Amino acid sequence: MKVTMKDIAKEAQVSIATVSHVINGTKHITENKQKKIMNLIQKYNYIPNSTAKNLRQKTTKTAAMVVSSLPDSFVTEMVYGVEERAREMGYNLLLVNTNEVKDYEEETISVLHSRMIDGIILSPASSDLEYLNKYTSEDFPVVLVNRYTDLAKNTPKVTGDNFQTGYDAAFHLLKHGHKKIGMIYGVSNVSTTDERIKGYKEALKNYNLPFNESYMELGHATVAGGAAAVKSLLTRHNDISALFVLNDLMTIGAISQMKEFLLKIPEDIALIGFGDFASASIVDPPITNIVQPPATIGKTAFDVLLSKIHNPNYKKHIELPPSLIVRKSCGCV
Amino acid sequence: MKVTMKDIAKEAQVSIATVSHVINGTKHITENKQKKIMNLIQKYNYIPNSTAKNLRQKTTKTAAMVVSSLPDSFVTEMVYGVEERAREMGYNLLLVNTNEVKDYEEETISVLHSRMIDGIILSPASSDLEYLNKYTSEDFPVVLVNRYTDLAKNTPKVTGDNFQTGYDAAFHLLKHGHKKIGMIYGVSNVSTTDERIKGYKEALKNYNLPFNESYMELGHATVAGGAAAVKSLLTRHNDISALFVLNDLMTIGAISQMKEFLLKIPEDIALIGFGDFASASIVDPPITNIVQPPATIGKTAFDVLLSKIHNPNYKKHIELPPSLIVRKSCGCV
DNA sequence: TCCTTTTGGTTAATCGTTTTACCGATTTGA
DNA sequence: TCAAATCGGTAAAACGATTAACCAAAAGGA
Repeated sequence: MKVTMKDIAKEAQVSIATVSHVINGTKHITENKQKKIMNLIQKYNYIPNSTAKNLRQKTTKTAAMVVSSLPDSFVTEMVYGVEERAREMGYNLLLVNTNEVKDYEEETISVLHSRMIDGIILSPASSDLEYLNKYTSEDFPVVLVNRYTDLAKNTPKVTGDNFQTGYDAAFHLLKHGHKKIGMIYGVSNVSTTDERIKGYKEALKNYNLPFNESYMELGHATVAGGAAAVKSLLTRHNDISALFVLNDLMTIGAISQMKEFLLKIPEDIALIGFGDFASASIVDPPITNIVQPPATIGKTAFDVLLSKIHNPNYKKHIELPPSLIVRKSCGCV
Repeated sequence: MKVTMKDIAKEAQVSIATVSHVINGTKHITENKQKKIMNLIQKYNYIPNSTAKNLRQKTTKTAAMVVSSLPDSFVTEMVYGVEERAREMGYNLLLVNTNEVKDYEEETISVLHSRMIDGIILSPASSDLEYLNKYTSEDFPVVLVNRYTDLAKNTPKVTGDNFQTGYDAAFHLLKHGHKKIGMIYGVSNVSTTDERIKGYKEALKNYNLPFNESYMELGHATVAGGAAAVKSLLTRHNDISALFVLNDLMTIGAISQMKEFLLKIPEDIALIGFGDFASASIVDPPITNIVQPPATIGKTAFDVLLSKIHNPNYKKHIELPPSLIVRKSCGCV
């Protein structure tokens, strides 16, 4: 039988209000009673029922992280960052994975809202986020990470700087003389991809090279998808000398497909991947990656959520800079 | 201003009990009023406040997963499995990472308990789990995954079959003529490691070979830790012909350290790793791994939690079999 | 017709806290 | 000395649902 505040109060011969006050320090209570109550709390290992507390206080000290693809290592690292900061700040974290299905995402937000969650960090499945306004307009805090859209008004965002990411990767390849640079990506019509393509275009422009749509290849964001994309892209353009792959799993697939084609990396085709996985350095060849800091994105996102909770008008877009980790696969070391 | 059941009731000119009944189908209500209420619910997009509901019903449809190391890919995959099944069953999932610190684990369980969580899936930091009995003895459902101990009575467990894992890996190497087999592990005094060592010993016994403690090496469960462990182990025993590494990050470190030593895998030293990561197949050389199915462990764990919730006496230890994925690093293909 | 069920619905207790308003007793101030 | 302020403490109203108990009216049975 769970012990409640009432039980403590009865045994200490005080009112439950008094017990509440000593627990929360909301009123001064004589040392005598205070001691007695404290002892009983110890004795019974009593902890106030937080559901009741939440109901009364209309706050749960709980946030949720809603992601569109949990197995993705980039996402995993973000979750890691969010959880860490949440814990530090005394929040609990609900995790839900929408598996890239938008309807489920929408439903999820709705049930989380009804749970009196304090706020949500959302890594959305699509760019189709008008539905969020219904919540944000009543000051329910939502912050977007990774992907975003301007359709969601009044929503802070924290992302990697994707324009810079695309620019830096392309620039690095261009600088080393490549002129035909293929690009493989796993999702279309999301800000991450779009911005990176913009950056890529901008780099081309600075080198006075034309942009050619057909050097872009969309595939599934999986190992097999990466392989298939390379196959399709290279049969269309056998003159490609460098490749930028926007997803780590696809990078792995790309490499194995190229091995199958007996193409040498970087001699025949230079490669830059995105993200990072522990083994990037011992793969053959070690992969040059442009990386965004997912854990930092996660932590920052939680901080931003807190800001948003305390100030409903808070609304910034924080973009964290990428960095290029040069290894063998791009052919310049 | 959030709309409540009271608001709906007032506008429909019925009592709140009636509204509750139509929502939950707990009593037959005339079609007329039913329609009216439904419409209002639609109109206001009303969802019952679950905190209030939880308080009354003493159940939250929420489970928690408490892990000791979130960045670990094995753990990540388990979380993935748990989340998926939880979602399918209409549960929300709280995630907390204890970073291998036991005191925090204990505190965490305590606060989760006070949140009226329906149950916990725990991947513990240590084997020191007596403290759990305080909860399980009052029928608070806890299931252990991955690591376990018999100290926690009345607690179901779901794990990989670690004895078999150790046995199979060792047996495979022995079968191919290896006699001096080193073993590198990242955590000591946990069931996973202990059982695997037992399996390894048993395999040795079946080959009439002696067990030598000094072929075991404990290191940090990181890439750098794997490298350091190899260094230490090989300077102690330069006659080792095969290595079994119990952790995927350490495997990566081991490989790069061996490369530095100019040792060829598998010619100079055969290698079997544990777990699996997407790139295991394109690493140079591709790694032979003995794998346990983390996502399946996660899903199973949630099913077991449900069983435990519905039947407080439920108490099984489910062990899922490992499988050996043979690639180049063990020298037999 | 009269008694018993059934039906549709409401009242009010309950879940376990927090918090406002209040109260008598003591202390302070002038 | 008397009014005002402070102090330690409590009663009771929330918070927003669920649900047991109850009730009048309608329906059913003999």
